[in-house]
Amino acid sequence: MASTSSSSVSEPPTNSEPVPADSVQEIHPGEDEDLAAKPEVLRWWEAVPAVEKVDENVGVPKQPEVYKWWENSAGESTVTVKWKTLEHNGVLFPPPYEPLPSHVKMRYDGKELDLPPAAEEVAGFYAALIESDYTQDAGFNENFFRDWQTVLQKHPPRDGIEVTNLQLCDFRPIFEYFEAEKAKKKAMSAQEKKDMKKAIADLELTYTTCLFDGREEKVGNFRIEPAGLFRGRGEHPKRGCLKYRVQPEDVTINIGGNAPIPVPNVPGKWKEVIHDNTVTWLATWTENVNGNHKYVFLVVGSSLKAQSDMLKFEKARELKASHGHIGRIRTTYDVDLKSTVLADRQRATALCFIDKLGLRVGEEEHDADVDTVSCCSLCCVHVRLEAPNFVVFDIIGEDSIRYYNRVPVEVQVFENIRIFKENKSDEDRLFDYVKKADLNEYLQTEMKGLTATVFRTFNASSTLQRLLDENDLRSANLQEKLNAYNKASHEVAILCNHRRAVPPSRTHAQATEQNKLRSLKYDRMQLRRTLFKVDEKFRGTKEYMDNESDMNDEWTASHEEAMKTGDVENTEGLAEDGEKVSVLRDRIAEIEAAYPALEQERGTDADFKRAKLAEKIQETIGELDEEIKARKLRIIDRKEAMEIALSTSKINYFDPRITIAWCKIRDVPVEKVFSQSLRLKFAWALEVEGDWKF
DNA sequence: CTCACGACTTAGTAGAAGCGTG
DNA sequence: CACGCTTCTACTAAGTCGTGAG
Repeated sequence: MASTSSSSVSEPPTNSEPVPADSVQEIHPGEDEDLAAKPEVLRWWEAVPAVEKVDENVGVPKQPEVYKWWENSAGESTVTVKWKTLEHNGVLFPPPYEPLPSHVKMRYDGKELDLPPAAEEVAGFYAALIESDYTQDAGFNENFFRDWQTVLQKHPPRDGIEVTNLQLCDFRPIFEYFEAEKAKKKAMSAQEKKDMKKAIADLELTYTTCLFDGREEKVGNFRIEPAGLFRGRGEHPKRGCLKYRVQPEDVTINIGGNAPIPVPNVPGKWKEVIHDNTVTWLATWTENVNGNHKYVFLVVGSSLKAQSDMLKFEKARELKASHGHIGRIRTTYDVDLKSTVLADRQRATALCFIDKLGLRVGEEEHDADVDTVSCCSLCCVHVRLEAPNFVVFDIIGEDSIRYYNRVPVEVQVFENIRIFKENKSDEDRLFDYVKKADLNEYLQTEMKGLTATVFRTFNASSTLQRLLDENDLRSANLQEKLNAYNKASHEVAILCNHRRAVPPSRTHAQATEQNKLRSLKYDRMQLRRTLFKVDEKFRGTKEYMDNESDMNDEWTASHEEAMKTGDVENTEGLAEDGEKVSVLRDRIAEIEAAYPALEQERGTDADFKRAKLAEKIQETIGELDEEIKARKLRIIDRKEAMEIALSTSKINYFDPRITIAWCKIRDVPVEKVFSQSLRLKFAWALEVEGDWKF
């Protein structure tokens, strides 16, 4: 499957290939020293056998000898101990609200509104967003306004105005004040900025690290989340609700029994101080909007997190290792697809989706929140069948990201879906006999520690390995190598459905492309018209009927205006349009110039010339068509590429050793592929042999 | 034996930082 | 040296999964 034997791996290419001058290849000499100069990186993995060996006889993995203190001799049901000693300085609360200067007042129904600080603060949260998409959303607005009104009730405007209608609120004065403040900050000198940063760093210094079993470790999110408006994704029913300011009274501190208890940086007392060494968090509080728990943990690069990260990949590798777990599991579910027990058949089908399509397991129900779905929560509407063997998924998945996939499936899977959908309505569960817990319980029996998510890790990592192996890149330059890596990442990201919103700056570039395309279409239209004038007979022919669909009068008019003023290049970004197009444009100009002379001419000679011209026009239209088609495809391609988020799989699903080994074999500096923070996170993997395989 | 809850991982986004360029 | 674009990091929302209470 994914792995090829190491003997088939190409020799590392010699590094003598010609490299274009612009593709920077040298590693910055300071770079390595930089890493080495950071003694903070605890090399916990060195004390440890890197790979967890599996006992062949029992099939039970031995615990790796990392920090044996959390190994507990007392057997399986005992909770694990995560630390012996823990010292830290608690969390950092944001500074109290600072009222706006007295000249900054929002308006209500045209009149200035004199708000007490508490109400003004909430108005400010909204004001900051008035030019964003959030405030275009009725649900967001409704929730905000209701919560704000509650605050206003307690802290009414000092001038007695009653705020009853969001439409009458004008937050712009506050917004503009914020903008001005931002501009002021931006205009500060480099030194001032530096000083300010230093001051913040000093203030935060005591919070950034803790003593975890006596080792210094970095604390992750020690800053308490500031109050604000809840930015739930998609159609989250609570979007726009007011998230309260967190007080010491809300926060529970978890710390070693002998450690000094930190003092909050704002007035107040901790809700509680506990000494629970079975958990890894340093502090927790409950957020008011959804009642979710928030935790303060160590940073991702901490040894604690890194170890569990490594264990995750070891688990995924175990799935495919010599015992052939994955082969056996797949064979079993293939058989179970035909099981006479409906529950088994459903489970096998669900498992097939999780394995082959990378679906998440999908919780059954989370308190009527958003209706995002995944495998176990699939309803009949979400899955359509298309004969002969296609299944079409169209669902709103995690983070309200749409998952649309039309895939061919085995006959048995197709048949099963048909059966499961029988006599059910759209909103009924497709897998009504499968619960997430059952599925994971079943997986446990197949392999200890196996859960649905392991399939995602396993499939992402093994696919990456396979794709990278496909191309030895012997004669490629650095950029080509990086492109190959990104292409492989891209494919995995699609498998995992990792998507992102396209930032506005990019949509602008898209618009430029779109304009170039339209201007080509305009040329085509003009050519067609000339062709009809040269010879009426073409008017009726099918291939010249097309009216270049997306060209409306408005655009045509503005385009023609731009051409008159000679401003096409500037307004439509046509300047750097490539040689091919300029050759075509020259031809078009020739044609348009040739026609008027012919217009009044009659006789056989003229007919001949007309026929010749018509031929030339047809030819040119043909070439234009090709160019238009190519550009259309490129636009679609680029758009799709922009929507795919490559980082998520790199951070969470790719065993870093795959990438690092690839870098070594292909002679690519690791820092071209892993950013500083990823190199920190994956420090444990940076020393693998060149031919390491997932 | 459920199921709600607690803890921890996975996820997209906003904004800061970096960077080539006119 | 401001500008526009890309990349990186911080932030926090939204999942998963095991467990412990009832």
